[in-house]
Amino acid sequence: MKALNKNLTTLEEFKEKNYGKRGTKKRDELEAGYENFKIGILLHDARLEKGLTQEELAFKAGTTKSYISKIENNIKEVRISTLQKIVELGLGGHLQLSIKL
Amino acid sequence: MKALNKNLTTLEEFKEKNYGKRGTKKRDELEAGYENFKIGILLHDARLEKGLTQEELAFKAGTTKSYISKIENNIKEVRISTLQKIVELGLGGHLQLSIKL
DNA sequence: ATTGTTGTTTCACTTTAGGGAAACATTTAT
DNA sequence: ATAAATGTTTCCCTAAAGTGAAACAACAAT
Repeated sequence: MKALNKNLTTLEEFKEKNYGKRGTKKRDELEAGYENFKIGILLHDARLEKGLTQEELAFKAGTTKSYISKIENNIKEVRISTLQKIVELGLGGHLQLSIKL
Repeated sequence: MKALNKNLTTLEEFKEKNYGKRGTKKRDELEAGYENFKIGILLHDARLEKGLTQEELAFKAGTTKSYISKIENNIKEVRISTLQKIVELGLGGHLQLSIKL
């Protein structure tokens, strides 16, 4: 019982359809391309710092918890604009990037 | 006449097939997703700072000048690992990214 | 004014991110 | 113990990145 940690009225509705029926097996394959930055950990830490669950973050960023999970576990490569969207909309923060020569 | 600015023996060979025959018209369409970071400018400036042409950068990074051009002009969204690869292999630098909460 | 250099755009094809729904696994309350 | 809550993994589809070759534009050099 009890709602989620925070103030989630709309989330409830959002959630009540996230359990159903099907599937299991191997693993996507993955690789996470090149030198696989630790983007997953970066996002994971930031999320915890804000005290959010994957589902809450997904809701705010307009995506799903399964997708967030994939990013945090480096199963999916992520586009810069996508990560930026998640950080801004979902965490209320902003992504900083620079090239060091 | 004259070679490129720098020391490009192999590049010459690489280049000598970059002009041929065909095509023209509109523009990809673009949009560059969300809040379109100024990744293009970031890369553009870094490239000039290293005194490289798009072709030289492309060669080092293992891609083509047309692709570099698209990134610099924000015509294509770029994946984090891709930008990272270009920065590291092509510019000998490294991409830094962080989340500010 | 012709050629070489650099950069932009188009066409076109392949791979993968983006995205969701559901099943499953695990941890946490009660 | 068992039922929520939270996270992971699978399946699967579509849109867009990734990629190259070629044509084109613009400027610089001779």
